[in-house]
Amino acid sequence: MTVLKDVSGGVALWRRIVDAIRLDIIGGKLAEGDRLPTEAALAERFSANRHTVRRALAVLADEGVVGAEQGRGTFVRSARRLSYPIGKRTRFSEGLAGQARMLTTQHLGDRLENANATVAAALGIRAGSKVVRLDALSSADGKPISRATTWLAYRRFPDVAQRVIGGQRMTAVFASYGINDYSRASTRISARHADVEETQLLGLAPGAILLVSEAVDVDSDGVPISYALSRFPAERMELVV
Amino acid sequence: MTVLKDVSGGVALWRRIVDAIRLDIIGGKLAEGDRLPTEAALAERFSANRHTVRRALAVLADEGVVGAEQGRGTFVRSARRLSYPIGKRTRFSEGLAGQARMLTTQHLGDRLENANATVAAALGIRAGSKVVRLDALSSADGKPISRATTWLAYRRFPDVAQRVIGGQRMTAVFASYGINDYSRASTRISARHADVEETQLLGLAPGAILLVSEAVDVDSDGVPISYALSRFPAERMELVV
DNA sequence: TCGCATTTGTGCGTATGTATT
DNA sequence: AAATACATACGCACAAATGCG
Repeated sequence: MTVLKDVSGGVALWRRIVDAIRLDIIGGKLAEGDRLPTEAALAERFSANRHTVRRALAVLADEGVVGAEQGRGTFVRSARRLSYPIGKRTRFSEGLAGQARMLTTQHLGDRLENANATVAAALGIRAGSKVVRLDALSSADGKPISRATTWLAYRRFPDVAQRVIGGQRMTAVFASYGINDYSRASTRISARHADVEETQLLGLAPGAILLVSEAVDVDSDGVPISYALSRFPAERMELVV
Repeated sequence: MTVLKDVSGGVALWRRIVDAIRLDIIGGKLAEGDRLPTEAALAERFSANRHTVRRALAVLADEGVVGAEQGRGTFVRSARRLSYPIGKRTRFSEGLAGQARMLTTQHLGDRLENANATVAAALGIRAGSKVVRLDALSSADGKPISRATTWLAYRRFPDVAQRVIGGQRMTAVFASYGINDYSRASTRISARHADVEETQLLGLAPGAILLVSEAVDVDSDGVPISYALSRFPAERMELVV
């Protein structure tokens, strides 16, 4: 069992306890329905006061991860994380089908931009070229699971925004441009803390961790067609290669 | 440019500023050698006091990411992150070769365990079966980049610990058991905060983020041979599929 | 060499948040 | 519930180093 020492490094003890308990849950040490150790025991384990443990449990209870019952104890409510598959032929909605009852993608906005160095390199175009930027938020059963920004070359996909707003999936949008097949050329995965905007949009607690994936899709000739920067809440999603 | 609001969610403002600036650097907004905005400008941008910004910069300076020069400004010292490739034929040392001058792997310990549910499922054996557990720490140019725990079935690899201590790479160890080829069956990627032990071993600041990879390697017959749980500091590594 | 603006370095007082007892 | 200790964050002021005309 993990024990936290009194190394305060800018992260409050109650938050480190939140993270530690969440880790026990998603790591399988505590299964759905299990009873957590008593507050006194947790206080002992984390060398913290019971007040501090209670504050941590309150946060988890607020998220619906655990629930306290007077006189009985605190129980694990939901331990599930969604698995997002990554591979040559990754399709967002297909990959998650079966893991959630309802999958929705909300269009947040679109605009014309000049490609910065990163986007230009990914799409194989000149820096400063016109690109269409699409912003979207995806949810599974009402819970946000991904905040994605996608860039496409304006030259090849001038009115992609209209077609996306029409409610079509990217697969269908690409098909409408005559691209009947495409595949994943590369995926870079990193992790960082969520910023304020992401925290709000994804419905996370401040300090939450995001899995960040930068993906380049190419058409059947190997020409890059899109560069997508997706941010997944690490507490709700994992990526499977 | 990102702006942080005064939402203290258990994570100190100076630490959120550390993350934000580090993100600007590894995200390419600030290149090696660039001068950062003045402390006053950063304070304005983050709606923070200059002292608070200075504390954040002190952390980054301590890590060698930036360096301050009195009267001149604060400059980006090193912006490099290592890329760890993941694929069918992933080999740890090969993948990182060329990105660092010196790669070392230190054996931290080994012991006989009874497989828990996760390990047993990954290796395709019965829960409770004997497994050998190996713990290792890898560094690139003196900086720790990975903390890995590997489990192997005792039945098939009874004295694997001795062979590993002998300083051999896993590829060579497998070869000594007659396995001349193996490949990656699956990789699960998640992210979380480092615990205290990981923080110390990897030389991180408290609250640092880890990329966690769970990988199963199989022999040429598709039989699982090892289950590895690797933890990479997100600030120094990214994974590339 | 001088003066001056800019930028980092340092000190101190105060208010609030965190954690324990 | 209250008292205590410590970390966090702010505000103001001034010192020290740099670069420029």
